Amino acid sequence: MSDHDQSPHLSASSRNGNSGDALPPVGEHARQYETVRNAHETELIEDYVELIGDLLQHRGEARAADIATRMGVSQATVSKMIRRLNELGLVTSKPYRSLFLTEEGQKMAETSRARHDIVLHFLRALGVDDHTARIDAEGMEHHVSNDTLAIMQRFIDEHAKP
Amino acid sequence: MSDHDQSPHLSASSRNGNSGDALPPVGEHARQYETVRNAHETELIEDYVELIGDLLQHRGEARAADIATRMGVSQATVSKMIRRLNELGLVTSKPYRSLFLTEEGQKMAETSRARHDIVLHFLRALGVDDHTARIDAEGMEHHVSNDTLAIMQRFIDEHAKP
DNA sequence: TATCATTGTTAGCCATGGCTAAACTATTTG
DNA sequence: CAAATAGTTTAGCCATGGCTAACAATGATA
Ligand SMILES: [Mn+2]
Ligand SMILES: [Mn+2]
Ligand SMILES: [Mn+2]
Ligand SMILES: [Mn+2]
Repeated sequence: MSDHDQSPHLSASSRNGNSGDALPPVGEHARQYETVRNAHETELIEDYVELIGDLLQHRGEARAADIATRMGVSQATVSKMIRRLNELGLVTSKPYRSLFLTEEGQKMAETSRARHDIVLHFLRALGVDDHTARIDAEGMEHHVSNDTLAIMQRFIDEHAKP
Repeated sequence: MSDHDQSPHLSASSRNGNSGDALPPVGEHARQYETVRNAHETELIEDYVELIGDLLQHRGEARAADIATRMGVSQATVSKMIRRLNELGLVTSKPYRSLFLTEEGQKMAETSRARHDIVLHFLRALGVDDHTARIDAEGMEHHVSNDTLAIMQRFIDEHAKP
């Protein structure tokens, strides 16, 4: 609970009585929450697959132990998760050997990584410092629609390194 | 699974070999994931409390049935959740009566709502259409640090309604 | 007032994502 | 080669957040 907590950063549009934002129609509102619930279902999977892809690319291999330290969870947790990724057809794994991504796994890794990068670069372009941007991007990435991604990308291109 | 899925929106900085983004140091990386896990623990609570606050403000009362339809979950799910909110000291509830927020609940509702508003208004100011902005904000809000929030607020103020 | 529709609760089920402890396999090293 | 160390898996526990089905209370209305 270090950072992401309460903030009295409200000003202008947020402070002024807030009359501008009524409740959305029920159906729409429900669909918003549903979208978030759906994202939560795939989030972790995506992070694992993305991380495995990154480890393969940068380190040449992806071992369970590395994943455990990188993710900050126990080896048991990783082991269980790998079984699941296997069942989902995203990785192949021989015991005591490096993991590899299937075709499908590679596609997911690429997609997730591209998305992650856009969000990260966008935050930096916005003026967020690198450390914070990395933290925020790791969580935000799973909740950014393609429309918004495209707009973020445009923003990056416009505010490119001067 | 309507929207938030694969996107080949990659361009510029995302496409070009990606050599610019090596793996972060292990400890830092682990702390990123940890922050996300922490956010997930409080997310739902925040959304409930925020919604209850909104219902109280806009409708005068917050009944379990309304929450269930608004959130798109079963009444049983809501009932269980209300018990939890009660145990956490965030709401008071007499059976078959409207819910109310405790002091602490009200604080959380205000904070969450302020944050939610900033993210929503930021997305709109960025150029995201209202419908998409609402969906994205509902998920993103829980993963935006105070630093980033402040920057978003500044962006809103600068790009205010002309 | 008696009935019925709405609202709320409870019980019991399931999947997910954590954990620790214990067992087992591989690799390194004395 | 034997022993120690490192890596992996399995078993069993727990909390969370969904669900359905059955039941209970409230409040409208016939
Ligand atoms: Mn990611
Ligand atoms: Mn992530
Ligand atoms: Mn919210
Ligand atoms: Mn939310």
